[in-house]
Amino acid sequence: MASSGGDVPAERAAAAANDLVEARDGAASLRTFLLELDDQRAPWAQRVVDAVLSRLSSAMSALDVGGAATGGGRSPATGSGSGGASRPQQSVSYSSRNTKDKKRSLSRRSQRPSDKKITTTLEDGHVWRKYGQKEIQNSPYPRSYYRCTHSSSQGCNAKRQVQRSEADPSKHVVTYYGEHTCRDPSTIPLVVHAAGAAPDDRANNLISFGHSGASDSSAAATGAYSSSQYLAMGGRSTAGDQLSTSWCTSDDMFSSSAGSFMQVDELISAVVGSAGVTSTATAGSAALDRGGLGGMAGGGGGNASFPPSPNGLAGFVVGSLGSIGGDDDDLFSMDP
DNA sequence: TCCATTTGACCGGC
DNA sequence: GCCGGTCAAATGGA
Repeated sequence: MASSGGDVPAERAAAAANDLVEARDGAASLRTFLLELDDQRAPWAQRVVDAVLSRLSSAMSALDVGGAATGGGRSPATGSGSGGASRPQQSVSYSSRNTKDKKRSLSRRSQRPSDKKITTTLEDGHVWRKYGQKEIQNSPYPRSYYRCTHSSSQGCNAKRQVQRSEADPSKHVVTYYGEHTCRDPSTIPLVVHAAGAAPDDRANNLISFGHSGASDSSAAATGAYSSSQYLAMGGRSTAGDQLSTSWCTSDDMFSSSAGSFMQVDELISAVVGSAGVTSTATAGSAALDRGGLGGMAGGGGGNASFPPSPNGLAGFVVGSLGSIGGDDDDLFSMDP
């Protein structure tokens, strides 16, 4: 719309918009790639890419790029106002849910997966809520359906389907739909394993920060880490304090180059270039194997109490992890 | 009491 | 008509 005013020809505006769409798709692909890496640093890189995606979506939204809506690239919560309350999606009428008039999403199978990965763990840095499970025709294993925990509170429409791999039952096929539009730190229960680190005092460090009690408990439930192993960020040391403080102090975690973020392509090349280390496989799989894969958010209780995202850079905040290592063992060097 | 999971039923696409 | 995706009441745990 509003032909971007000024002298930008509609033609070029359209091209730019198209570029944005492609950039977003590329970032999404990159994210998929990172998810498949099974590398301890992949979650962080993934977060960075998520932030890129978020930025792109925001830009697309600001420019009224139609593609922004495809993956739910922006916050529907702002759309209709009541998006968050109790019934997140479903644009169709719910007039008489009482009887047999239940309505369902109009476009169920038309939704294209944005990601697909085979993984040993269901931990992907987001907090999911299971909303269904279904026996699938050709598979001996049921398929579980998850949506982002913040689907209702923030209108985040990210979903995923999890099904145990037939070929290797110890692994799961995770298919993602939509993108996370939520920006809450609690959706970033990043757990960085220092598995590859030297066997000194850092060896057992599990750095976790910025997630809610729900993620906390879920991670604990999956055995991903123990509370005694927290290395709280921002100088706080109690697990409970992490919730709100870590994000406020996260800027401190940036190295000297904190002020200058990478360009997208630099970032992508950095991410790709630095990925490729093995390990990870967060220890959650045992718990996850329980029955219908419902172990993810098994904690229950205690979520929705996180503070609002401090700023729009929530995703980028995790970039501070790049300086955690501090030395040559760095995850990423933000320095050019 | 709150919240997540379970589970049966409903609905729509193919 | 079948099958898969989703809803929502019931249930259980913290």
